[in-house]
Amino acid sequence: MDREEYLRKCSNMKCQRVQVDESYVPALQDEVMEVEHLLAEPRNNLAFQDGSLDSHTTLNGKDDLELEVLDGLLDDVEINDLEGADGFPGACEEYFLDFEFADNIEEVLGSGPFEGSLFQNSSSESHSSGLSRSSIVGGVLESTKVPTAQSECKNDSLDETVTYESHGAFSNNPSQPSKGNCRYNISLDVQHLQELDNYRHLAGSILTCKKEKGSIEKGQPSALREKRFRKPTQRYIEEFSNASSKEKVPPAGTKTKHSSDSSCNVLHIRIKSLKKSPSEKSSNENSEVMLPELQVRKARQKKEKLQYEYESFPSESEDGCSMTKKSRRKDRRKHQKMWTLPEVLKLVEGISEYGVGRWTDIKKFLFSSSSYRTPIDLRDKWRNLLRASSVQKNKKEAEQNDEFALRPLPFNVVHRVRELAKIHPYPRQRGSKKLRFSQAGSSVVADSPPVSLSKRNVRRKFT
DNA sequence: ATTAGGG
DNA sequence: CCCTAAT
Repeated sequence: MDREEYLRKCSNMKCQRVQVDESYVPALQDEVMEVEHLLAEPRNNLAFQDGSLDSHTTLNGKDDLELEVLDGLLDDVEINDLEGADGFPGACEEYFLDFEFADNIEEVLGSGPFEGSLFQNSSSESHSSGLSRSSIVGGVLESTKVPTAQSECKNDSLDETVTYESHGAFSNNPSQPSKGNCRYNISLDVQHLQELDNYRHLAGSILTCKKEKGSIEKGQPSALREKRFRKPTQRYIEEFSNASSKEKVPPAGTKTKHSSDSSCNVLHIRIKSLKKSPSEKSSNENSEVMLPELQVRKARQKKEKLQYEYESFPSESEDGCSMTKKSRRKDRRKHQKMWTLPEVLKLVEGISEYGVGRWTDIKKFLFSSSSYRTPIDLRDKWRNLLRASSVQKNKKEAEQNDEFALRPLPFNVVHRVRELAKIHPYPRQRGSKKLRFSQAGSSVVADSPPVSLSKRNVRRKFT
């Protein structure tokens, strides 16, 4: 009975693996290309980066252009760092993943071969020996679906670049039923990229376990069914996926109930560093960049307008650099790019040309060069502009002064904005709705309540 | 996939 | 900037 089942499952496994291998090839090519690209000019890049970085740190706040260029470079590196790790001999230690938790697993698996524990990992898990092995097993199981063949440990040509050592964690795999220690030697060659990838997947799977027990506040999509009620939050996913690897983390073990141990934490950190360490400097860099801006932002949101003036001096440059788009999105939040005056001008112009609401078009035509600034950003900016302009109008009426010096927005710009605002009142001109409720009798002035009616119709196409 | 709207 | 709902 058991035997039959077991055999059947084994055969299934085989099938899966074959399939997997097939589908894996094309996926790999991508990576290969990346790696190749990186191998093509590894030192060069690094050297440059190092040098410029250092010099930059001394210069500190210098100017935006430089920052951005550097940023782009860094991003580039960040993207590839995992594959291109060969350039960092010193980082070897970081790449050493020791699965400290594995001891437990070894025990469990040791006593009962996978027919017991691997396939029915729900049985004795209630004991949760420090670490719920079920989660790990689940993870591994999952990863078999993915381009994975953990049995790769017979890997022969050993470049001693990196060695993964695992005690049993990897061994609970059909083709490698024997537990015990298994040493994986991985060179970061293209040839061996596959292995690396495997580990990344594994890492991912295991990582999920950490998260599940570790940070309850945020969830993991895969674990939704279990005890996740709140959605993971885009941001978290993004961040996490960045930290661990480019790929999405394969769905975690579905059986995972609850695990509480610290070894997973360790693993998490390690893996994180695996991703980050090569570009360590970049993080420094980033923090440097983002701090001031955030501070400013937090200090005074109204000051946002003021920023135009600051930025508009050195500005005009950020349009030109297209740099790395790949990972742009991820850290967009980090250093929020303040809108520069030229940008605003462009935006206004674009709006007047393509109309309000055609954010995608505007982005495509006028902001195609700036990788940040999503259409949504444009819209938001426009919204803000409208608000700003209207506020200014009020201000003018009321006091017409510079009191808080928050009028960095050139008049002509304001003018244009207002003009456009007449045609397309974007965010319901403050008032109408709210006024109805609050009946604000104070200073709030409904700029043009009637205009908002024609809102949707106006959207003119071309001028 | 894009947009509107709210936070 | 981020997220969600609606389209």
